[in-house]
Amino acid sequence: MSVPILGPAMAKVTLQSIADRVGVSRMTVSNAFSRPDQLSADLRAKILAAADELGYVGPDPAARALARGRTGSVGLLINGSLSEAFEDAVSAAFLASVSDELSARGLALTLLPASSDQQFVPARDVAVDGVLVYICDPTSPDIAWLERRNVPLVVVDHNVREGIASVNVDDRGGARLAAQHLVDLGHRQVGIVTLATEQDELNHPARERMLGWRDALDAVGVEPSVVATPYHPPTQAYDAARALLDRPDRPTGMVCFSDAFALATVRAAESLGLRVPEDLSVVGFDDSVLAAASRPPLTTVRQEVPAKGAAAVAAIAAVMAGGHPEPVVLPTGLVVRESTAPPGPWATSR
Amino acid sequence: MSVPILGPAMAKVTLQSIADRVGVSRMTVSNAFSRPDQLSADLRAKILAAADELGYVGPDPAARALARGRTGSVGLLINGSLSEAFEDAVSAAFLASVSDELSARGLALTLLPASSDQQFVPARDVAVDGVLVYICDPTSPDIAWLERRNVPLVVVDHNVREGIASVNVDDRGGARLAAQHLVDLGHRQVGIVTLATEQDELNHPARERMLGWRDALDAVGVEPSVVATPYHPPTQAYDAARALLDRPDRPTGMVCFSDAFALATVRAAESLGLRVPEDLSVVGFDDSVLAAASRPPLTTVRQEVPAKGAAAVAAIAAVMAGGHPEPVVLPTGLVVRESTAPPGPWATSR
DNA sequence: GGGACTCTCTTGACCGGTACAGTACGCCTG
DNA sequence: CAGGCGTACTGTACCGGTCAAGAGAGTCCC
Repeated sequence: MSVPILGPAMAKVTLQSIADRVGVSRMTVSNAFSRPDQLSADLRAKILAAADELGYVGPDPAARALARGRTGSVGLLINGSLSEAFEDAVSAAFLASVSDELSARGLALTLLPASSDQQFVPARDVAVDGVLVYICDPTSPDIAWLERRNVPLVVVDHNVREGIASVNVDDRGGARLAAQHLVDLGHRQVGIVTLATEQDELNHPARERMLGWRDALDAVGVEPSVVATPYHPPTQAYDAARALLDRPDRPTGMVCFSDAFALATVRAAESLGLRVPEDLSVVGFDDSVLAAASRPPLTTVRQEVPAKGAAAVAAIAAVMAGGHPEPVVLPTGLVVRESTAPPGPWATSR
Repeated sequence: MSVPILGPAMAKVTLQSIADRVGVSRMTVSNAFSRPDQLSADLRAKILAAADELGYVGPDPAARALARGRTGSVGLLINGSLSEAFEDAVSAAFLASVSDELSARGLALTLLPASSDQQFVPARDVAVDGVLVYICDPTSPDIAWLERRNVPLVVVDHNVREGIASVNVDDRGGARLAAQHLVDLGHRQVGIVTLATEQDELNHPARERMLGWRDALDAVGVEPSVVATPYHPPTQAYDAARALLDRPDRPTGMVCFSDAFALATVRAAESLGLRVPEDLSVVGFDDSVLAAASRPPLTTVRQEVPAKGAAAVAAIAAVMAGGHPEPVVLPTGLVVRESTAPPGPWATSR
């Protein structure tokens, strides 16, 4: 590549300038870049040489996006602070998987923050070919914008409505496994540390997991003690778990919304002099990197986050291609490690 | 908002259709959406109502991008797998900070993966208003594309060349503090666990930190034992550190490229029956979340990652506005925790 | 009462490409 | 040698907006 003379007032180089220079039509120059099979190799070489000489880099992406009707980028809508999404191990892994899968398909990833003011609404104002909706309150105005825009949409970890493609994990089944595991071990006093959101019914995973836990507990007539805390700050889960454990009728087993919550619960137990799993069994959710690395290693519910990313990308690609993919529900499974055991002999039985 | 009748073959709604409907010029409709001060409130209301009725969502982002010459999105170029960027605590925190800062300025963030094939080169083919270059080999072809495109550019954690805006951390100064800390404690046998890249001289932080460590060690005539391992897989750092420590003349103090490497070093020491800090002092880098939470809490070099993100966004905004911001170098500082102590009495002195 | 000003809205050009339907020409075929 | 076909390139319309300058009607002020 030659280095073009970049004068400060240099006229912009477009297809037309190159066409003029070479003496062909603008369309032929366009083809030289975008559809090489449409012209002879000789002429193409000549055109590319002239383009290089003039300092032309390639078709302008914005113009191409308008003309072609697609941008080459897929949006990811995230409600709330983006930084939370990056800092949480599970969502970070999901983002990682999505970005890798997209780039394998020649697509970039545009992060669409929730709209803050009325002026600029990313979900309405940023050009993308499709959008993955992740960690979102389904009543979010941004989703409404996307729908009105008629943008291909895939919802992850939620079911906004029949007719919108979705990718989910079998939260309920996984939670059921977690609670059943405690039941099978003999626990009859069970605590739950779950996620609190502004409006609980809006959080799909939280609701589903609660249903799953209760599925197993109801079957044996166990009424759990439940605490719910927000994701941030992390100390809240610790405090909530501690309050639950600092009672004479404390649970002998706990199921938790996430591995992070489970770890907070383990710490809370330790602070009360309780040993895990001898005095308290704890089950997490997600099987994130935390779970295997913690001490003790956590029994947890595994979800395949990279598979979720791949499924989400496959689904959005299908919708962008005009299809209507069936809802995807990925399996979950119990991973038994060392944070669970039968209840100690001292446990009061009902 | 009314629900428009979405026939399958519905003609696309544009400014023109609304203009026809209301009986005004297309430009007036454009102004109704983009420059409300340019028309009377009455007419504007009438136009918006008609638009709503027709199911018009707002100006098409791609067309607007072409006409206005800006897209409302800033790119982030990352060499290598995007998933690494998400999974590493420090870079994830940086991304989080960048995305938050951008969204506060009404900008979306587009992740530009390194080009894999010749067909699609994100750095050349995705429309963005500016690009932050992060974790990149400066010889990357993608950077060359960006430069040829004449896109506003800010390089983070590197210095590509005079004339390109950059945001850096005082890696050398921080590393000097780390090594000086060990020297001050009395250590004279020092090991270094640093990052190995394909071509070492291309990794700016690794090179700068090495210079910093040597600054302090050279001053007292200490020749360190150095091992270098790639970032992935994590076990490599562990193995390398273990090899260094499993020798009679093992170091009494170690400085490490990152907190993750420092933790691997601590684990390696433990596996050899060495206590930290009694038998081995370890200093990390970054002061990531790992550092304070680990056992023992790590002495490390603090860098303000959120400030780095904010500085990067401020810089790219300045460049996009036509400015030429001065290179930014953010300070680093030593954080002394519990992984360092004077060398044990048995330590062989040279 | 007339010139300057303001407020509204319109006009025409332009942003930089791509799609699609031609056209021109050489070559094969029967 | 007419007819058919593939290759190589061109012409025109269009993608859906925004910008900058202009035009017409009130309003203000001396």
